[in-house]
Amino acid sequence: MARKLNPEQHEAKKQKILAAAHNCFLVHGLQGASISMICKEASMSPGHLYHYFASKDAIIVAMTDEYLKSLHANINAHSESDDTATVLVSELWSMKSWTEVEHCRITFELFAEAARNEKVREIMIANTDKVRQLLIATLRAGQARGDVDASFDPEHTSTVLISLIYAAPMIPLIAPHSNFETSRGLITMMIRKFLKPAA
Amino acid sequence: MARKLNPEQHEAKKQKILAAAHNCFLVHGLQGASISMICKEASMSPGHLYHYFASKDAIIVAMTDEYLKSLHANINAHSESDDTATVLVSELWSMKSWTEVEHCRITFELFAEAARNEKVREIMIANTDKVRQLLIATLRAGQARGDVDASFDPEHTSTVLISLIYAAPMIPLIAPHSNFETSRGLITMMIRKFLKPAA
Amino acid sequence: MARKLNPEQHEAKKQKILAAAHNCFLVHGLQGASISMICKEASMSPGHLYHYFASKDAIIVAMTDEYLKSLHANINAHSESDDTATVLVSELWSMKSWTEVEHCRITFELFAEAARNEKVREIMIANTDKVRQLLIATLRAGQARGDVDASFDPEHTSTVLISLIYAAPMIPLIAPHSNFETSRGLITMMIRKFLKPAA
Amino acid sequence: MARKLNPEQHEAKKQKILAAAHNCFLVHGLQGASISMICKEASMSPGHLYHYFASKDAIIVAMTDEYLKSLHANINAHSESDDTATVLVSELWSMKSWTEVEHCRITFELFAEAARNEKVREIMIANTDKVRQLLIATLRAGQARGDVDASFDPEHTSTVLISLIYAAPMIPLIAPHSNFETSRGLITMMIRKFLKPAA
DNA sequence: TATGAATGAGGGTTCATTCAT
DNA sequence: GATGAATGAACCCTCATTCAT
Repeated sequence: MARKLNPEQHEAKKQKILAAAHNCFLVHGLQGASISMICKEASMSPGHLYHYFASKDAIIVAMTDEYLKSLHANINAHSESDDTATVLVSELWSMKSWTEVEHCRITFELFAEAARNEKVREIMIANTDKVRQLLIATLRAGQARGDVDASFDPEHTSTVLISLIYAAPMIPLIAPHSNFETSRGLITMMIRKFLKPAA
Repeated sequence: MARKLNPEQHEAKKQKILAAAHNCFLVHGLQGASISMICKEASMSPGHLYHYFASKDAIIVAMTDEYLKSLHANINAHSESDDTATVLVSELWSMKSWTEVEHCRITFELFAEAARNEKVREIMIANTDKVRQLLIATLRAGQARGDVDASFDPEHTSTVLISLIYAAPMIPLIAPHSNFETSRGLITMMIRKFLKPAA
Repeated sequence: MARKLNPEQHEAKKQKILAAAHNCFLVHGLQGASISMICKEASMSPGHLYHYFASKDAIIVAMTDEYLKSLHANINAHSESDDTATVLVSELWSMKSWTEVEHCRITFELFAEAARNEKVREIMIANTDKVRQLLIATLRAGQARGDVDASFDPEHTSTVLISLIYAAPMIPLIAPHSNFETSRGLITMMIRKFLKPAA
Repeated sequence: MARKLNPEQHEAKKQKILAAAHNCFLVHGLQGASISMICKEASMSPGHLYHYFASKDAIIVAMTDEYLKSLHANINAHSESDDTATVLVSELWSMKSWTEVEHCRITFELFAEAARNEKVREIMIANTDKVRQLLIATLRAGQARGDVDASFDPEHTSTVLISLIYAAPMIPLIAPHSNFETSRGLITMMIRKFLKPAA
């Protein structure tokens, strides 16, 4: 009697829920957004939603993974031989204004949640790790080429650089009149000057 | 005889509540921490707590202001003639380990909240502004002395530098095995190399 | 297969809540009756009750409308050609004792609430208006027939007469030993003598 | 050590509280008005208020008595030889508009409360009784003079007439555009025609 | 007299989740 | 697969009242 379920359609529904969840979480916070909110946003009944995710926490976890994957897609598209700074700020250079940066504010929710939710933390670590491995490779290549200060430990350097990128969405919140392009230029220049070998 | 109002004791109670709130918010999040939780932490009944603060939101707002003031105390203790990098990382250098950085994670909650709560945003802006004004002054002094790249706009540069500092507590969350001192050293060096006039 | 929405069952639940609410409000007052009380009376959890009504206020408003409709059913069953006094006291003559009048005491709650709650006031006005229109018609017909004093303004007369009917449940409260039938007879006679054209 | 308390000042404070309570109850209802509200209105701390009244219920009871005494003062000022209708509507004729009737709306609260609070009911009965005794005397005198229908039982007639007066504040609530003077004239005429002996 | 600190039960309401259909 | 009825614990907040000063 049990009908064979269509895996593609199943996956599509899950994506719809995760997209709705991202929107709601962005506006109301991870704890402020309710399941019924997400249901409305996804045009779905709560009973049905629980068919796809076992709990709200499972939605948060899945959404975190999904979001970080998409966020890092720009970076991961690069190769090890590319310049570290270019790789790192590639996401930033794909945007045109602070408005486009706004959806990244969900990372504040995620860092706050990561501090107390082990699963979320693990997902952040795992996703960051992929980026870190790429950056470490570009740093090593840069050091080999003499473009990057040879005294830097690639492990630590890559981590600090990543935190710098995650910090960018803070700028319009602490200084609402900051110019987007100027700020982006400064961040990029900061990274470049930092990496350059001492004269 | 009517009992005299004791403003000191009143203020002490408010501080006690704010400290309890900070702890709870840090562990459970701004929305995850409940009033009854804060009451237990502050050894106080809910009715009494509302004698001091009109709402949970008022507690969040007051706690934000209080926390940022204390966080920036190290920075604001400096004078305009001090070196920008030294001023900026002074808070970081007053700590000894990632464990001591942990209470700063509340800033993730605050940035998330600032994105949707106007009062919190205004308080973050106002508190950051004080720091920014000092940094701008140190940058200008540095430029006058020739220590700081003259092409930098002090307004934007100070903002980007502050965001960099706020990002530090992310490091142990995305790379749990990072060494505290190494990371701190890298951040400090990054700022110094960035500010130095091009050769 | 998705379960069909059953509007009848939904409506039945709402009626059950309104009936429970009327009982509770009658005994404890509009503000004295709590949602949890009404839930117990209606054998329903609070979460579920809020599935049917958005707020306690919405329950009060719906209950007011429901109650006034049922209260005026007797009156509205009459036709324009009927005698005004007969129409007006028809509700009263359907009862047998002060005990049966007791459920009308909810009108005291409603008048008190109407004085400060615009929605309740509007509902009372709207429901009274239906009765008033009928009474106005019977008065005009009576004046045409010469049964009713031609000098009376039907608008004002009908309103004063309605207030008189609403006042009846006060009688056992201010004079607990009043005889029900005697009082009812006096009210009816008062109306008849009042309406009769001057000799 | 105990200072002799000044009974006049003590009574003045109680009156101040009762006046504040009347205002609050009128606006927010007996249960909707809080002690702290009344304290603010009376410029008094809760601890002090409880020095004068043992409980909120005691305030309600005392306020009921106070209010009804003042409300009936007009009526009780008359003598037994006065015309019943004139006595009854004397309060109404001391007012100029519906606005002045508004403070009488507290009677709706009181009737609602009387239905469930024995003390309040007793006070309403006792206060009404005084008025009733006077009306009964005027009715008997009228019957003796031949001005009043001899078939009426003065006990019941007086009670019904009093309920009619209490009903007047309902009029602007159920028909907001009613003219005050016209309504008052109709009420007065209704009573006169009712009492007059049949031709 | 007079204050305002302090309580804790209970107010209306929302929530994540389960279940019958 | 899909619905919305149903739960009850927990949410923020207010209340009448008491107590130390």
